[in-house]
Amino acid sequence: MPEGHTILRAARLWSTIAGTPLEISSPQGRFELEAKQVNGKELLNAYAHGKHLFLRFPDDQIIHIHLALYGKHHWRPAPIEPPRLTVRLRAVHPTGAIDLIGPHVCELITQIEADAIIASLGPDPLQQETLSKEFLTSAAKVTTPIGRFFMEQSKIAGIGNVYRAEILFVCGISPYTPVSDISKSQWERIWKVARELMIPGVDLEGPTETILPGSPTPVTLTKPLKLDPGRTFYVYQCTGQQCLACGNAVEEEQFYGRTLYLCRTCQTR
DNA sequence: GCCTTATGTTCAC
DNA sequence: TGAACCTAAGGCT
Repeated sequence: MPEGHTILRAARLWSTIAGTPLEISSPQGRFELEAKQVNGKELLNAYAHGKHLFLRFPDDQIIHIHLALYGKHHWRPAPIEPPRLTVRLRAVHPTGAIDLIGPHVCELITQIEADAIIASLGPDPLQQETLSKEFLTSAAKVTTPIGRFFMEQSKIAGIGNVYRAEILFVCGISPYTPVSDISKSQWERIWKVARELMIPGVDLEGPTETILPGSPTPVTLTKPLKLDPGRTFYVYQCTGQQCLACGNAVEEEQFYGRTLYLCRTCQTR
């Protein structure tokens, strides 16, 4: 589940139990030391940047969480049941508990360290309305394919394999296009589309979807979209299905170790 | 029930 | 480039 939208949703979940002392433990044991350090303290605030989540406690203690591929949060309303074996961190509040499952990172850090992590990340489309001049200037010198660039968190923070596929499709851009070939107006469109696709994702309750009421229209679309009711993505995991803009088959391929989904007709350089 | 797969990242070779 | 990390769901038997 976890691209930037999922992490921002998690930050909002944690925010709902801020301001009250929390009973924090590590039932599975892996993060026992970290849990002990903040047990009984109140969460001051929770915030995200890209796929990184930060929980701020008093005394310059910040829990830094990265979910990677398997990590999840679960809200367990009161009365809470005993945690499952895989719960690595549980925070109990009078109204319920947050269970953290299988995160790649759950570590105690300082504010300075948290700031350094954020400084190492690129802009987050969920939190920044427009790209800076500095970003565009430096992007103009990068020859990396855009499909690769999108996955580098130090370049853009929060986009993963789902949103990469969907954004590039909606913008009609081939993943192989060198970043330096992307014009300023194309970047503006990319950023706008990224926000239009990702912001609604923050509030989804079920699995990620990108085809929602108000979703952006693919640039290559010539006729109205004919929507198959079960279709929740434009191209992500739609291999063999019809491209919603041109009708040709969506394809998949391996690209730097990840599966890329695209319509070769609509996504040109 | 067993096997594969996944919206991610780091590290070893 | 591939393995390891580590979890749950879905597809297959």
